[in-house]
Amino acid sequence: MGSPLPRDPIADAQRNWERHGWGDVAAPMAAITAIMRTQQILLARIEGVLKPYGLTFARYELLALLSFARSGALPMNKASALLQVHPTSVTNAVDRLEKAALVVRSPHPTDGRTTLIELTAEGRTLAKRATAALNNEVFGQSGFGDEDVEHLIRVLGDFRKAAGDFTD
Amino acid sequence: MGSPLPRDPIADAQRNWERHGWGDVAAPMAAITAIMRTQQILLARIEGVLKPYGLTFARYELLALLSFARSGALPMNKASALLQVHPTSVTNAVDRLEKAALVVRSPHPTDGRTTLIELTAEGRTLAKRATAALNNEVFGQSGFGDEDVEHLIRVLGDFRKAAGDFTD
DNA sequence: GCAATATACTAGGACATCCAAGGGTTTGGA
DNA sequence: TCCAAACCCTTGGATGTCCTAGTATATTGC
Repeated sequence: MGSPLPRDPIADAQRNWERHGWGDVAAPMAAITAIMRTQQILLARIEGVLKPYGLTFARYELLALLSFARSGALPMNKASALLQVHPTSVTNAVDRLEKAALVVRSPHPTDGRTTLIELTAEGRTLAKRATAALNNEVFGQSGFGDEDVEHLIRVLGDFRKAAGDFTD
Repeated sequence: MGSPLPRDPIADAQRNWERHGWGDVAAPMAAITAIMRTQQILLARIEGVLKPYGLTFARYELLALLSFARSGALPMNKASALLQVHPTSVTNAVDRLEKAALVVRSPHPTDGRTTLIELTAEGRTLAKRATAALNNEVFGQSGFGDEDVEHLIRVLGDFRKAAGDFTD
C-alpha cells in the first residue's frame, strides 16, 4: 500500500500532542494508536495466509472454534459470545461458510429458538490446514520476542478483563 | 454486546493450541489474538466518544492529521501514506467530511493529478473539540499503567518498523 | 518532441462490523 | 392457564477496508 515512511507517524503524533499541551495523555494516545496499527498489519498478514484457502479471518475463527468443540457443533449465540462479535456477524459468517459447504445449520434438539452450527468433514479438514498455515507463517514468525509475548498476554489480558470481557 | 464470560476465551484458545501439540506457537497466537480483541474494544470506545460529534474514527484521524499540518491542507496521497490506509479509504472519508462541510477539496497548484484536502473553520473547531473529548474519555483513562504504556510503545514500535511501516 | 511509464484519484465490488427492527419460541409470574 | 417479557436469529442499512480497473496528468527516455 505504500513504501516505508521516513519517520514513525505515531511518534510524530505523540510529539504533536506534547507540543499542544496534552503531554499527560500523549503516551497512552501513542500506545493506543500503535495497537490499532499493529492490528491492521497482523490482520493483513493473516488474511494473506488464509486467502489461498478461501477463508477470511472471521470465517477462520468460527471454523477453528467449532473444531475445538467436543461435538463439532455450537449454538450461534454461543459462538457469538465466545468470538465476542455481534450476532449478525456470526449470521454473516455462517451464511458464507454454509455456502462453501464447510458448516451446516441444524435445529437445536430442545430449544426451537436456537440454531446449531456444525462442521462438515471438509470444514474440519480445511480448519486443520488453515491452522497449520497460520501457525507456520504468522504465529511462528510474529517477530515478538518471548518476553514481549508474555508481557503482551498479561497486559492485554488485564485490559480485556477490566473492559468486561470475562470474569475469571 | 454481551455479558462477561466466565473464562478468558483467549486463554482457552491458548490451552487448546497446547493440547493439540502446537505449544511452540501457542503464546504468540494468544498475544496476537489479544491484540485483535483489544483493538476491537478500543475502537468501540473511541467511536462511542466521537459519535456525538458526528465523527467516526477514520474521519477523526483525517481531521486531526489536517489540523496538525502547517497549512491545514494535505494532498490526498500524503494523507493516505501518513494514515497508512488505502487511497480509496481516504477518498471515502473525504467524501463524507466534505459533505459535512468539515473539509474542502481543492486542486493542487502545480500538479494536476493531485487533490488537496483543506480544513474548513468548522472542521478545525470540531477537530479541537473531538480531540479534547478523546483525551479526556479515552486516552486519559486507558487503564494501562505508565510502564505498560512505555513498553507497548516500544514493542509495537519495533514491530511496526520491522513490518516496513517506517525507516527512521 | 513524443511515446511509454509512473502517479493520483475515483468508481464499483467483495467483506466485515455494528445497530435497529421484526418474527418465532420459551419462560415465568399473575 | 395464559399473556407479557426475554431470548434467538435474520433482514436491511450505514460505515469502513481493501482490490481491481479506468481516467487524467506528469515524467522519462529515446
